[in-house]
Amino acid sequence: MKSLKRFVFPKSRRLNANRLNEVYRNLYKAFGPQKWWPGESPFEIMVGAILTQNTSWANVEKAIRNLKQARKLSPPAILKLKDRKLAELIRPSGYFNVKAKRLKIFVDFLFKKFGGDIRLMARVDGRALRVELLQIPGIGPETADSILLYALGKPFFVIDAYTKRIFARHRLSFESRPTSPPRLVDLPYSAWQEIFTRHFSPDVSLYNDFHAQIVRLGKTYCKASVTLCSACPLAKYL
DNA sequence: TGCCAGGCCGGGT
DNA sequence: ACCCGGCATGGC
Repeated sequence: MKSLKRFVFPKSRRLNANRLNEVYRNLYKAFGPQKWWPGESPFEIMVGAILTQNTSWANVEKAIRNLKQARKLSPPAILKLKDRKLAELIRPSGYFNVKAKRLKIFVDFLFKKFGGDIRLMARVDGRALRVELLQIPGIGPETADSILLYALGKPFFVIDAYTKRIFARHRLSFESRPTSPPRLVDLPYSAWQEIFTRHFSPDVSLYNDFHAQIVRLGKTYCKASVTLCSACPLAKYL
């Protein structure tokens, strides 16, 4: 998040449980329930989580459509596919060579660990599973948490570019006390995540919809190059 | 036309 | 511990 570094907090507003609840209520009231993740099965969600790395969802949809049409959207099918062929199918999602490898490595993990059975994977303790996911090349914190939350229903809050940008632009920070000179806010993933977990008890439904609302807001009102304030449900915080 | 999108990795300081 | 270039398509 290079762009974030331009946003310095002169005086940040302390985020607490009340403020976070307030933000969520504003988003929910504006957009209604988001019904995430947009995918029909846990495995499709996992694939989507990898394919959407730094990529617009519209492009990922094309790639997933290709996989479905080729009857390749399953762990065994991807396991058998050549990297070359898989890359071809997911071409629209961008970085297709990298992502083809990542998908294969992830599916290898599924078979080695769970015989390719997602239901077995879902039984594992979330924290232990997160550690294992993060050891897989190509799975970083956001992808891991997306898989845990949206595919497996485990309470891990997902932080993404929109989350950082939206909260930074609205000067909703979580510095414990103001610093002088003001700090840059490109804090590590874990620090951003901590704020949500510190103020909310683990709640899969809330974590699910809150992150979805953030993305919804980001796509409409908080793109990297432009912030639209008219009709933005969080405009009052600016 | 150029910038951006629901990151992550590896090499360099 | 940070910082950066690379990875690549499709939409506006």
